[in-house]
Amino acid sequence: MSIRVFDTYKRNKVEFRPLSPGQLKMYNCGPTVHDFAHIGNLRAYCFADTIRRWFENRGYDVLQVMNITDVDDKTIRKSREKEIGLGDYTEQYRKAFMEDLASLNILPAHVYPNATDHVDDMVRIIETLLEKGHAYRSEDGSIYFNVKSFPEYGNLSGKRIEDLRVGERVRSDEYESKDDVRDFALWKAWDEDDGDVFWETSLGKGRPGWHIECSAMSSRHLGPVFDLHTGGVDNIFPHHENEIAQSRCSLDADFARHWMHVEYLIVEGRKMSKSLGNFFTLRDLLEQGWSAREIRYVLVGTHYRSQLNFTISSLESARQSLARMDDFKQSWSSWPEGESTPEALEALERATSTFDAAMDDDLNVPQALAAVFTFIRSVNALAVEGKTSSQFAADVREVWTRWNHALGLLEADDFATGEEIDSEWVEEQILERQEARKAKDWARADEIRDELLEAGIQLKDGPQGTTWKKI
RNA sequence: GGCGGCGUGGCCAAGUGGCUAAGGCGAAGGUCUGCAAAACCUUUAUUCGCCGGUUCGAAUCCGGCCGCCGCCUCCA
Repeated sequence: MSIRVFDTYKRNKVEFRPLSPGQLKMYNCGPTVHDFAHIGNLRAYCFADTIRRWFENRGYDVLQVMNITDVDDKTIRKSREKEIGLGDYTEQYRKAFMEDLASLNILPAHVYPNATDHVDDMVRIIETLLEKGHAYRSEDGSIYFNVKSFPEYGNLSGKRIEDLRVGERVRSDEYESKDDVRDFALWKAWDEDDGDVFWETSLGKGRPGWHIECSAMSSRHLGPVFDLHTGGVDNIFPHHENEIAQSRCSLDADFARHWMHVEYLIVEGRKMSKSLGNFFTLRDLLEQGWSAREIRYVLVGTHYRSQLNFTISSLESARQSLARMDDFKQSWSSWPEGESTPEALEALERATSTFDAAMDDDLNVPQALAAVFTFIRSVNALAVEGKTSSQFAADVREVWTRWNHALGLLEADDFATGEEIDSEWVEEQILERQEARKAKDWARADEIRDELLEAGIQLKDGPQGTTWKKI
């Protein structure tokens, strides 16, 4: 029973080996709170959540830290444009982010550290790097990391320093003060574009560079060595490469033992961008009438290392798939009193072992879902033959709960809906319709059926009577 | 220019050397029903972009070609 993961650093699936057996210390690259999260961002957080959930399922004691970047070029620029203080500006998006996570049934991380609360830690790391000769101060007072001082630079991303395309995307005049264009900023000296955003520190008046916060916050909350670091593939270079350089050089420690990265999300086959009009935040989709549960289904339904093509039809498909799960769950109560049959237990055994093997093998959620659906189909077939029972319903419920903890999808109740339905009224309507049907008053019976449908209630007439569900 | 990924049925999506190529959606047929709907069951890829090669055996490995995509300084 071991978990295998694809480790970006080793470029291979490896057996996950925690520092302390049974413990997962994980750092997830979180959001820069300059705007609402879009579904591409949210895929990354669903991914982190899936890791957390599966390790818990396997009995790990998980300590999860996800940073909040609340100071960087964008947050400063946008808050100044809006003439709002940086803290007030980022706070609204931090709050929105937390709401999004909750809607998507993402378990809260144990710590959400803010970059701005860790400037002292960053300063200490930078001081150490200066002392050790890995960093230098430029003419304007900014401090840069000297990439050439770290021979392993490029190992994570597979890039060699010499190959980097110098000056392609960056106007070199912005970097006149750097010794080498590939060096990256640890500390940015204050300039007037920063307005009132600065810290007076031993390094001078200024603010941290982008990468240093993660080095500071991970070691502060998880220690210099921890088990797993995650992020989007776009973080591999330069962000995580730079983090490794900073952390290893300053802490004299290995830093993260494993690295996992989630692939990009595209929309309707194209890169998501505002100009193409295919840019979605969670809020956009909720407004269009999709549920957070449906969105989560789509986000976790493609293996995390594959590009995910997010489409409206995939949401429709998710809606139907989830309904199938819910219908299955609802069927348990109709199974007759009795013991579990051997056939039923065998189906359950097969499903759990397939599910576990899939998740243990680099978190193969699509395969785990397939195991769930195969199970549903075979049990439905057994139910037709009368081979399901109340005892089996209890057996299934137990496994279902465990599966739900892993996937966060199986229970509709986990997703707050807000709307309550007056079930007493629905029952009354159903009774009245039964009377009408007995009297063969089909017009009245159909009228009631239509009214309920109008109210979002779908009736299901079966041999055992009429049941209903919300649609 | 450098590095990397992908191309599987109408759509989505697993599988990366060997039992019948998972699963979901859709579609078709059936059961049920006053009619429906819903639900459930059954069926739905001799084939994995194309062409060669390696192998007893390839969707899976190798080479070439075609198409799509990502990264190469602040984007998950």
